[in-house]
Amino acid sequence: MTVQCCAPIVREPLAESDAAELAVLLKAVADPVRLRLLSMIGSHAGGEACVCDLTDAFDLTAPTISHHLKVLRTAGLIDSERRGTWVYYWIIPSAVNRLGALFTPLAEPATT
Amino acid sequence: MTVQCCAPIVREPLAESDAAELAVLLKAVADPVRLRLLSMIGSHAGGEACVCDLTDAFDLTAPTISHHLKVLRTAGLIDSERRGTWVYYWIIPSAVNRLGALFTPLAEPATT
DNA sequence: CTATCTTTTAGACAGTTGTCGAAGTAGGAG
DNA sequence: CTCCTACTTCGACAACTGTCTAAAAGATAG
Repeated sequence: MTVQCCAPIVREPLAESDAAELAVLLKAVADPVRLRLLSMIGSHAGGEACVCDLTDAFDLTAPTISHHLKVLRTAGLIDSERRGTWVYYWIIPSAVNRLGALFTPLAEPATT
Repeated sequence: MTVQCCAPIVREPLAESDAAELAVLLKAVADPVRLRLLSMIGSHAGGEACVCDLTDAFDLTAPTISHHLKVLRTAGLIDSERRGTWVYYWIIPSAVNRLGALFTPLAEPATT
């Protein structure tokens, strides 16, 4: 498991390099459209969604959606594959888990 | 507990309004300097840190650090108080937990 | 009151980002 | 081969962001 790159954010000071790496991931999700895209892809039946399923939910042009998907893909949060006419996208769970690990552990130390 | 504002990101499609609200929070942490600041504050002994403790760790001017702290504070992730000469900052755990709740639940459904 | 130290505000500027329209690429249908 | 549909790339532009310097504001010491 390489999910945990670094200690939870409030456990110990984040190293400069880890912070830089995580910021890339966070910048990718720090946008309402991309958050919704990620959510729509991740929650879609079968674990993957076609671009055609995604575009209609927004008042944005296809190029803009494509741009946002590229940002998410470049960050390593999703991956895609063309199958015939359509392009399908799915989530890369380890990347999402890494973000979760950063922010959740607040609850744990409180019990001690 | 108002920690959980919305279902985990891959559970169901995020509502437009929730996405907008969460993006504000995420934009605030999507910066290497702010990530490190948040981490330094959260992991500091006593649960709070003086600005003077934070500034020296960066190759940045005091106004720049102040700006980043303001961004975090405006987003509701930290709060501050002046005590005599110094200003102290601390983390608002519910805000951080909210981010954790968004991304972690990937692990849970797997056990069922 | 003046001097000094800590932190914030204000203004400026380069660099990045979200969006669009237009054009390009890739499959499938006739 | 030609057309149509699905998606991506390109180039442009307004808006936002991170950083700085200069100056202000708050608190304490002399």
